[in-house]
Amino acid sequence: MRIGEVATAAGVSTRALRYYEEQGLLTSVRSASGQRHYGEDAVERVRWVQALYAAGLSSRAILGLLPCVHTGVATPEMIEQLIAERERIDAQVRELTATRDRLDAVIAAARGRSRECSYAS
Amino acid sequence: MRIGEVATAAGVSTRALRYYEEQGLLTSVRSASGQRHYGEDAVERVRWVQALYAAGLSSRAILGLLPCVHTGVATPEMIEQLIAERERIDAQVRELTATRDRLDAVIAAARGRSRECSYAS
DNA sequence: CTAAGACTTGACGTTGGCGTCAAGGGCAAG
DNA sequence: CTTGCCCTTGACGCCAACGTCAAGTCTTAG
Repeated sequence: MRIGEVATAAGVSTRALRYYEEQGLLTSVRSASGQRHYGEDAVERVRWVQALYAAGLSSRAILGLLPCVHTGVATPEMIEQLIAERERIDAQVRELTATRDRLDAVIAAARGRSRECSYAS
Repeated sequence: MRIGEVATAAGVSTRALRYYEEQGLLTSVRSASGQRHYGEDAVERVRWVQALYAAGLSSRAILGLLPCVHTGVATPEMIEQLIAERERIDAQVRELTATRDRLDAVIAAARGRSRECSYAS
């Protein structure tokens, strides 16, 4: 697969893929003319990168985690790191859930008010 | 309350509070010498701002939502906006939860591998 | 009174994950 | 051959939420 194909399949820009390679998150084999070629697993890898970015991890953090995510092989420190990031994400989920629930309360209250208004008028 | 007190109580920097004021998210009363003074509700307001920032909203979006969050009064369009943001946050929660679960699977797999290793040695 | 801390405005610096030209090279179809 | 699309490197732009001086003012405890 060439870069455009991977980009389309993963739903990102080619610029992003080159950036990932620059950060060491993605590797490619070059043809004689210098064009990048990727294996099938590249798409899944990119999806992992996107998911971890969305979870607030930096390139460096992802760089440390991707090998064991992809190969399943991990040193004890890598497992520690995995668990730490998992905990951060879990904390984030709890925070966002709480915020969502508070928003729900606000929405309910606002609706109540607007109903009062329509009764009053 | 003066700015430092609010900052400490809300767990943010004074710089952040001045920035919020600049963005219209927070108001203060000035003393004769120009110093800012805040009411008690400022702390809660700042906490709302922090929560909404953490949920990925921009200053502009927060600016549009804070009035009805704080006063409980909302036009139908504001309620629409509240619901839209609530949905975005909910989607985010679902994504992060999925990522967390995938990470759990990776951790479990890696632990299995390391147990195999310790058995082998 | 005075020293130390808290406050003011102003303005530039930072960071990351790309977007976006710019200027050129490669390759299958007609 | 050439047209048109995909690819390359390089480099600057961007945006938001502050951090971080700088240089001066206010306030308050002793």
